[in-house]
Parts: sequence; structure tokens; C-alpha cells
Amino acid sequence: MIIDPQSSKPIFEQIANQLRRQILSGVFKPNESLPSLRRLAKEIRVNTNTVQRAYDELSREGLVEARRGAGLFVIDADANSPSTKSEDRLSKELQKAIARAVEASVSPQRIRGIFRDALEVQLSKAQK
Amino acid sequence: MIIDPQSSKPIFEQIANQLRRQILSGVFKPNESLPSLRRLAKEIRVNTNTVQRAYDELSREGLVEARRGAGLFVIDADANSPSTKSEDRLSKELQKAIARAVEASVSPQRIRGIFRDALEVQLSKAQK
Amino acid sequence: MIIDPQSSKPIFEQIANQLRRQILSGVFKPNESLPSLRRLAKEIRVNTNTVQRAYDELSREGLVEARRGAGLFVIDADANSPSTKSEDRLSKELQKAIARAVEASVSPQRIRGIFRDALEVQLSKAQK
Amino acid sequence: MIIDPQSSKPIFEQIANQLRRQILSGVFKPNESLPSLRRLAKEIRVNTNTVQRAYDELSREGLVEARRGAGLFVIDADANSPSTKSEDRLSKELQKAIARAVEASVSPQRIRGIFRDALEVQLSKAQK
DNA sequence: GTGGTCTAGACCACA
DNA sequence: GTGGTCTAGACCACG
Repeated sequence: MIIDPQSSKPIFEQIANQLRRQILSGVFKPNESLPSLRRLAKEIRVNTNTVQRAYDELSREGLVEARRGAGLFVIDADANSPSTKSEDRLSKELQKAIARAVEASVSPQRIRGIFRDALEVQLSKAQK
Repeated sequence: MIIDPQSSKPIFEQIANQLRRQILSGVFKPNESLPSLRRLAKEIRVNTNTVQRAYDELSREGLVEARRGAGLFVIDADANSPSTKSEDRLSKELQKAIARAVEASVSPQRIRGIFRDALEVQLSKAQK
Repeated sequence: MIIDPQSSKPIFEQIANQLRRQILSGVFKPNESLPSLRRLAKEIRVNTNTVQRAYDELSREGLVEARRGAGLFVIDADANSPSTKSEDRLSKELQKAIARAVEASVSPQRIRGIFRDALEVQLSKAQK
Repeated sequence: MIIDPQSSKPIFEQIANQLRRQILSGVFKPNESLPSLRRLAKEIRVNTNTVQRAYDELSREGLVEARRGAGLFVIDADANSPSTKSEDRLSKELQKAIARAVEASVSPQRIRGIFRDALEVQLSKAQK
């Protein structure tokens, strides 16, 4: 991991880029690991917040998943293949809805935002 | 703007949520500025970083655009454009689909995974 | 029982909320046990400490009672007792009063402070 | 601060008791600090979780208030004296509602739980 | 110990 | 003055 503090590219971006490459090239295997926030921060001598921000990026991209109290885990792509009927149905419905939105040139970011909202609403309803 | 520092919901999220609502409902008009980082921070008595993070969210979602040295501007794809209708529709469709999945006890994790997949598929299709 | 590990709402709170609702709505009958710590923890795949904390909340609220070596028992002041009516009434009255205060932009902090004071006053009066 | 690990009294309770006494006797003045979790934990050689639990007690009692990222602050009793009309009104309404509930022998814990719920509901409504 | 959120205060590039 | 990045160090939820 090489950091250039002088670069115009933000440090957190440099970190994210290198981790992304390592994940995609299989240096980090699905379903475990990635160095802890504090360990990596110490190692490359930057603040934990900076590493945190890099991890945040990867989370947002869906490459990695943070489990509170446990660590950062590389997402297992296989686990994402729909299998049960409910999931299959959900997948198809989402595909359709998203397709229409994309067609109407709603930005991917907005789609994500709307999805997050929708999920949250449904989960809180379900809790009652 | 109501902030509850004791809430389990992060402050930056509370801010982002309220701003998002205000933008979509037209309180802030397209092509003009939101309150500056420091002004808003002072007003609601939180750290500038916290407001920054909220602004970051809205940027990512494509609702606003930051112009360095100038301020935050509401994106022109404005509140009454066809795009809003599309987003409304998308929101409703996602709500329904997710509600059914939750009912069928698909885990939030899986729902997110399936959504990510679906979005990716649609985006790559759209590129062709 | 639906758990969303990614939610900003703490897991123990999600668990407590759902159990509370189930108790109040009569899914769990008075004088009998809730699922054991370890069983529930295993079922929803969280750490026993997390479930423990949720049970702790319910204990504090007086909804359940832990009997060492036996389990968690729903308190007898049961779901259809006059007490529930009182609670319902209290809930509605608090809702109204708080709504007005929020409307008048009293901060959540102040509302909490005022509530604490009011409760203390009433309790000390009751002691006489 | 004196800790007796052999005592039957839980350590977190010993800590809480001593802190409480110090606060009430004015060793710690309103509106400022209290040693940080980790500092106190190190000083008296106990786990941070234990100190955490003691602080938790004091929070619940309304003696101190945790401000995220800043520290633990002694509540300013004066700041709790109602002054504006809205707060006055709120106070009276809460008094009445609570008085009735106490009369109907709703436990203080339940009252607190119901209040928390009610506040949360109103705040989330206000956000929309 | 691990990730997440927050504060205080700093420096930078840009207008 | 604006937004953007960074550090140091705090509490919080969780395993």
C-alpha cells in the first residue's frame, strides 16, 4: 500500500483505489478479512478517519460489508444469486422498476437513495 | 430543522433527510444556494464536519452540486420535472416489491444484495 | 423477527422494539417465558450480549421479569388489564403534548429535561 | 476513587455511586466534563465497558449527558427551569398526564418507555 | 478490539 | 468567504 501525501488525489481515495484493486484481483478472498481500521491506519500512518472514509466508499459500492464489532468482509458474490421464489420474484420486480427508472434517466445515485428510503420505510413498518 | 442528538439515527442523516425533503418539496429552488456549511453548522449547533457529511450524501444522490468557493446549488432537474414523476413511481414500485419480500421474510441483507445486482444489470444493459 | 444489521438503529433496540410490541399485542402471554437468550441469539444470528441488552431494556420497563435459572417471564399486569388502558391513554396524551412542543420548536433535549422534572415531581408527590 | 474488586457490590455500581456523590457535592461543576471513558478506565484499572456501564447509569438518572464526540457533561439544573410559554405549557401537560398514570399505578419505568416512544414518533413525524 | 459517529480545530484550493 | 480534506481524540454499539 503506497500513499503519496503530496498527490492532489485525496488520501482516502488512494487507499480505496488500491483496496478495490486488491479485492477485485482476489488478494482478499470473499467472506473474510481486510485489515482493521486502526491497524491499517497505523501501518500507513494516517488518521483512522481517513481509512474509515476509504472503507466507506467500498461499502457504498457493495464490494465489502462492515459487520459491527467484527470487521470488514468481502462480499460473497455467489451469495447474491437469487434462489428462493420470493427472492426471484423480488429480483424480477426490482429489475423492471429500475429499468423504467433508468430509461427515464433517473441517476443511479438517486435510484440508490430512493431504494434506501423505501427499504427503511418498509422495515420500520414491519417492526410494528 | 430539528436535530435530536440523543437519537440513534446519526445527526448527519437527520440533516440530510430534512434537506432532501425540503429540496424535493421546493423549499430550495433549483440553481440557488443552500445555507453554507459553517452557517448551517452554527445554526443547528453541530460541527461543520457533520453538516459536510450530510451535504456529501445529497451530492452523491445528485440532488445538489457543490461549486468550490461558491456554495451548494440545487440541481436543475427540478422539482416538477418529469424526472420527479419517475422517481415517485420508482419509489412506489420499490415500496411494494420490498414490502412483499419483507413479508416473505427475506432478510434486509439479501434485499440489498438483490437490489445491487438488479441495478448493476440494468445499468450495464443501458450502456449498450 | 426482522433484524437489519446495517440500520443506524442499534440491533438491541430493534430487538427490544419488536419484543415489546409482541408482548403488548399478546403474542407472548403473561406468566410465560420468552425464548431463551441463546436460542433467540442463535435464531437471529446476533451475539448473546446483544439479546441480553434488549432483554435488559424490557426488564427496566417492567414488561418482563427475569427469574434466575428459569427464564424471562412476561409480567402479570397483562395486556388486557386496566393498566394497558392507562398506558394507552398516557401515550396519547404525551403524543399530543409533545407534538405541540415540537411544533413550537422546543428542542428534544429540553423536552426530555422537562419530562424528567415532571416525572420526578409526580413521583415525589405520590410518595406522600 | 476507590474500587474494591472483592465487594459484592458490582464495580460499575461502586464507580457510579462515587461519581454521583462527587457530582451532587459539586466536585464536578455543571456544564463541563468528567474524565473520559478510557482515561478513567485506565486510571482505576478496569475495563472500559465497566466504566461505560457506570456512565450509563448516571445518564439514565439524568445527572449527566453524553455529547457524542465531546464527552460527558454534568447537567445544568438551572437550564431545566421552564421559562418560555411553550415549555411551561408542556410541563403542565406532562405533569397532568403523568399524575394520572401514576395514580393508575403505571410503573415509572413504563412511563419512561412510553415517553421515549412518544417522543420518537413525534420527531420522526416532524422530519417529514 | 472493531466499525461508526462526532467534535475541535487545522490547512488547502478556489472565488 | 466557500467547500474539501485531514488529524487527534472522544463516545457508542457490538463481538
